[in-house]
Amino acid sequence: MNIFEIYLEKILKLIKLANEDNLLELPENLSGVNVDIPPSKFNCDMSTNVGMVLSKANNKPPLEMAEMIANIIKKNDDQIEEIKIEKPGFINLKFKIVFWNNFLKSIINKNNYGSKKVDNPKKFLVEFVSANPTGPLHVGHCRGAILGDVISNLLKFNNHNVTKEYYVNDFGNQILYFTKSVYLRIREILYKEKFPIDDKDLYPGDYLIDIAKNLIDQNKDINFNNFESISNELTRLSVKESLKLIKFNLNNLGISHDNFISEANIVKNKEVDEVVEKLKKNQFVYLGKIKAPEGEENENWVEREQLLFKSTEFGDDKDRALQKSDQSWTYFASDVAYHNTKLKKNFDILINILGADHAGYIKRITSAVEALSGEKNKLICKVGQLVKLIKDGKPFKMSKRKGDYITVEDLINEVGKDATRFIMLNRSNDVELDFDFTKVKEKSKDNPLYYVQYCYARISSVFRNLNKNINDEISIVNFDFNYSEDEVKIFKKISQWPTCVEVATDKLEPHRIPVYLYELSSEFHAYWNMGKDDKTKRFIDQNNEIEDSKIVLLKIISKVIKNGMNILGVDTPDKM
RNA sequence: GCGCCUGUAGCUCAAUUGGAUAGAGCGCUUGGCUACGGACCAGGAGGUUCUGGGUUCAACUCCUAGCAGGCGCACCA
Repeated sequence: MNIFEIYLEKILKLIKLANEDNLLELPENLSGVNVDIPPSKFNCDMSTNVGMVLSKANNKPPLEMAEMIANIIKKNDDQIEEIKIEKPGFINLKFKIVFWNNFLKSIINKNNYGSKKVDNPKKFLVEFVSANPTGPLHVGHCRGAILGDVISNLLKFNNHNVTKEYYVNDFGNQILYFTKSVYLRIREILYKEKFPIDDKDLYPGDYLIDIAKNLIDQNKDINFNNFESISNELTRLSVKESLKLIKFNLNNLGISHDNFISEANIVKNKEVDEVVEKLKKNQFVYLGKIKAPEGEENENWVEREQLLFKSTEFGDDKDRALQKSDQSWTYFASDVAYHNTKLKKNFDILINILGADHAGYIKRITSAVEALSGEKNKLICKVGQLVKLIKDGKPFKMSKRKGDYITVEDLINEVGKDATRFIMLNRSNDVELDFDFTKVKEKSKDNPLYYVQYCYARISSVFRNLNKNINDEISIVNFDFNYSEDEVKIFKKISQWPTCVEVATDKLEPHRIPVYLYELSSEFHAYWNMGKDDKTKRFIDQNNEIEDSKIVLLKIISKVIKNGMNILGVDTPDKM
């Protein structure tokens, strides 16, 4: 139920009919015609540019063209109160109240108002977080985690099929150092050998001590004397422990994945060999050398002959190595294999959420997916830009050395899940984000979360005072209310919700949702305050009764807020 | 040197995927609580949308050449 789409269809139909009657000419394509939300100052409900788009083909000035089409529209719609032509050639429509009553009637008991009916739902795979399993998540991981979760929610809200996946990098050097660190912590506990805290390759964090303790307690039968003999088993156990921490953190954030895919398994199952063979067959792989980047000093650069993937054929600046000099696979190679397994599962679209520091990786992995699938936009990568932490008005930097990491657990304990999610989502993922601890905790207008939640809480309080349940269906037969301009203003905002959801989904830009919810809340708070001077704007009268028209108004707003907040994964408390 | 992201009010950011006189919050300033929840609202000041070209009925938006900031640029992950 997107009234703008419906009206666009109506207009297109009318001009096509007019064309058949030889009243006007049509341009080659009509895709430029749209029905828009007019700027508020024009005091109308919808506007269309159809006059301007058709002016050329008809050799008439836009204003004249608009005038002509406006007459056609007016003749064919008895719900129009006023139709006006504005300067460059816009046609502005204002509807009678019956139009809005019909609109309200059509959405009042819909549970998924705003979701788009898609004829053929698609299968999406969203890969996000995928942080190395070497410890708990920290604040830096949050943005991408929340972004991926909400993008998944948006797709689901629009009836698509979504699988959420976490790629576990439980293979390679980092994991080896991680396992070694756990081992040394174990020896520290068992044999009082001091942990070499200055070794830069090792992981110094205190959480490793806990992992070590757990492993000692749970594995009485293991002899921790010889690293070589137990390293495989120890890796498995250590990764399992840190995944426990990660899942706990994700749970803190209200996030759950459908699958955790192990890199080690992909390598073990010869998926990498398979995918490299496939690429070889299609001539995307060759033996060659990579040149050192220019402008950067590289005394240590050594040119080596190695197995390369021709990512330059897809726009990358250099070809990428698949094999290390010791013949083992690179991270990239196993990631290509991982993506090949995604393709084998027949997803329509793959989405990866990455952090800003991995943006340089996008070209090569999209190249690989294109080479494997033959499709250009099979894989879409979204980047969450950096989050700048601010505490007491000052930038706060985390340091691995000092161990002053802010973990997700700390964050949630301090500011809560809802505030974290809402604030991180309130900005476009492409801009850097200031995350100010003091402001995020503030319960005021400075904090958009509470502004929106307060809106819902106020509506709830009205229902509470009336002894009604906000979740009950509304059964009103007669939708002929005489709403005022101030109320219609809110309906106009409500009518824009489907467009907001659609754009947010198509562009994978969740920030549009909180921005919209804030605006809607603002309209509501403004209306609420009108009730102070104007009793007709109050919801409950002296006899503790409420008119049906007001119930409808409240119900619709609360539903949109609730739907929106559900997409964001943020609660809407009845009381605050 | 190359790639990606960003540049909009004093500050932090929006702008319906090319629309009309570019909008919010903070800050500044003037007002509003005997009140369905003041965690709120109404008004005012504040702009050459980084710069120069181009595309068209129309450009913050697209193209192009620059400038500035961020991130990245090995067989790490």
